[in-house]
Amino acid sequence: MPELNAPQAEAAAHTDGPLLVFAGAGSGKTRVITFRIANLLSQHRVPPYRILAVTFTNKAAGELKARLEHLAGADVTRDLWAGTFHSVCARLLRRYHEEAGLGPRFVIYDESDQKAVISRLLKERGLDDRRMPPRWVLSKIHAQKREGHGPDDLDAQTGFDAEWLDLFKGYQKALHASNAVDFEDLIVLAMRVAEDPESAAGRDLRERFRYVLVDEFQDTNITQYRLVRALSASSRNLCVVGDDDQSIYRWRGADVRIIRGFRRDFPDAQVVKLEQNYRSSANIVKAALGVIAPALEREPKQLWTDAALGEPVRIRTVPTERDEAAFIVRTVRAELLRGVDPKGIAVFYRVHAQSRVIEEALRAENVPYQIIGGMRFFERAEVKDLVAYLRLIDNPKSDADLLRVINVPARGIGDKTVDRVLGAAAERSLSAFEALSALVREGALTGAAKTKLCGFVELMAGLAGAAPGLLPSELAGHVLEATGYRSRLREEDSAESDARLENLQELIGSIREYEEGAAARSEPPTLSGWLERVTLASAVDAAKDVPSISLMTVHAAKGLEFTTVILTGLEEETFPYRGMDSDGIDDLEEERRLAYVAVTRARERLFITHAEARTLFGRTSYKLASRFLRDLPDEAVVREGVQRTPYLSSSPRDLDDEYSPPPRPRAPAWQAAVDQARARMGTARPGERVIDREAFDDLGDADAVAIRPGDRVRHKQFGRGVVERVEHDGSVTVVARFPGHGSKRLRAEYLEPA
DNA sequence: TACAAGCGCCTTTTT
DNA sequence: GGCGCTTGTA
Repeated sequence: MPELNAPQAEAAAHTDGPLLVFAGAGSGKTRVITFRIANLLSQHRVPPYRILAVTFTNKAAGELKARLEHLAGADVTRDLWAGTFHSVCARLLRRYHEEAGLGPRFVIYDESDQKAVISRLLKERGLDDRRMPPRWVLSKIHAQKREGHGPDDLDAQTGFDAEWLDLFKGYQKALHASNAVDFEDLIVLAMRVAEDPESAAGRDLRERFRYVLVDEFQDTNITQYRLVRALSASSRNLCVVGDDDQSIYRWRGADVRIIRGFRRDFPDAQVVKLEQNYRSSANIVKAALGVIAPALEREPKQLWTDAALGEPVRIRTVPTERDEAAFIVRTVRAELLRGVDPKGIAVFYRVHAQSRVIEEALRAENVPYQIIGGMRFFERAEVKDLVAYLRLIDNPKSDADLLRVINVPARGIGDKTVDRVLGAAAERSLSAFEALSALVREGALTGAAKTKLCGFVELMAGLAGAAPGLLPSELAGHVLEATGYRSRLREEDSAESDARLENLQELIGSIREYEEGAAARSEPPTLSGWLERVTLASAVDAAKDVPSISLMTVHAAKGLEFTTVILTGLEEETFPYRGMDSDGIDDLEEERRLAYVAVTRARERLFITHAEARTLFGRTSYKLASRFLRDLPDEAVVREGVQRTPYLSSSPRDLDDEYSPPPRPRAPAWQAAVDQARARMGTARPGERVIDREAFDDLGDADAVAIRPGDRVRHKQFGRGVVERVEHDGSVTVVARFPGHGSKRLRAEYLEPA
């Protein structure tokens, strides 16, 4: 490992009292943290279990440990506390669950579980979920919880909607009854225990760590800050590292003012600034400085480099997002050709929705890629079903999980029966499963409902009985057998059911991976342990170590670096993004910092694209260049123009269309294109795809020749497929096979040629 | 009960 | 443009 420079060494070696490190982008922050911990361990003989390092992703924690292993040895780093706020809190709460009012095997509800809880509450109260959208209710709840407020604190205050407040109360009650917590609870509950002046647990927590380090401190929220202050209360050895220019999580409660105000809270804090960038070429650093310079409020600091100029930043203007995708493919190809490791190449976008077109282009050209984030795997129905069974075995009180699986696979327990169970649960203040068991025990049921529910209770009892003797992965397999889930899918025997079985197999594989990892750490593998890891995994944590380029949002790119970065969609409204309610200056400031983060990820080459027209969320609009492009200094960039007239690309035929329009005249033609596009959109009925439908109808009129076995088609839901059979009986019915969905009988008008 | 179609919804960023 | 819920049908 290379030597540290003077400020880095100072930050690493400083041991006693509060320490604030302003770490500019690419200034070797990770090295500083690593050295600091190594120093504490070896020079100051601090036991590893008395050091807490809060990182931004679990992957970062893993890498930190891996590096320390080289410096200090494996047995030392094993006991180090390193992880994200959420995973550290989960771990602490497993120990102090009683003080936090939780059972030992509490589960963590993710966003969809939370939404299900709210939806149920709305239904119970007879509230309209359009007037009270669960998303909105939840975001308000979370905002309050991040400030450290519970529903009871808000009671006295006016200004809170009574219905919402009642939902907040109901939500907390429901989570508690389910022995479940959400992401905010993890922080807040740990914070409350740690701040409690009376309890032994509180004292214990405040004494537990002699050194606390927090990375990416600019993205800390109030409760997280209170937590680390409490945890370092007795030692006062709190070291925070961050960069206010890279604060990009305001929307999730992070408050830049915390890092900016740290010196006020800790007047004796030592402050170190790391300002030399070791990561990027001088041109990239210049570009980054150009982007961040107009920011209104900054901690004074000057990022500099003595690296060579390197290649200029290339700004490419393209007509549409498809041309952008084509440019990305060409650029990636060229980079690979010049020998860049695919792992060193990344494509960034502001919102996930931009990835689809890029993916299609890469796939068509056989360029291997992986998408970071999106988390699609764990959102699949069959995966969620199995996870729900496992969570229910682990924690039978979890109503959200019970409701998910009580009739999956279908076992004749209908909505009415479920409502009765829920009613009984509400009446007796029990969880749904407890109420269900009670009803069965008391013989309060009759007829079909009785046998079905008894069967379900017995099934779950059997699974719970088997659980202790099995590894989590074995239990998962057993669940699939005992519930009939697997045999049901086998019987179905379609391409779709095969795909589901494969997904379930992959899930079991992921549990095995966890078990192996646990064995390597000589920990016992537990169901709770795996479930927790799955729920708290970050987008980056899920990245595979494979030779492929990476696609991700700029948020996901935080803390990473790449040889070559292609930053896309630099248009007003796209980046800076403008949502429905964002118009405040604070939002714009955060977008600017986000752009700064994006630019500073690149080591050697940075390409920036800007499309003149973009179709996003099914809507085409014409775009002005992003204001951030204007802020890039001319001497560090080259701007490359557009060759083609923008056109409205709404037909798949455009993909292989060799159409090349005449060179672009100036304003009038541009205006004509805009008008034409608007007129076209204006006359189309909602959801109607003018060009495709006409093309297909024409074929339909020609009848028999229109569509034949072997033709490639596209269906709204099933995607691309191949026609197997065509039936003409008044209307045209097509049997087509869709990879992942099997053979489907569909009416021809719902297919498009592909 | 299962499947297909229709409809309305949303569309930032994430632990 | 896609998803999930609801509706309609066999």
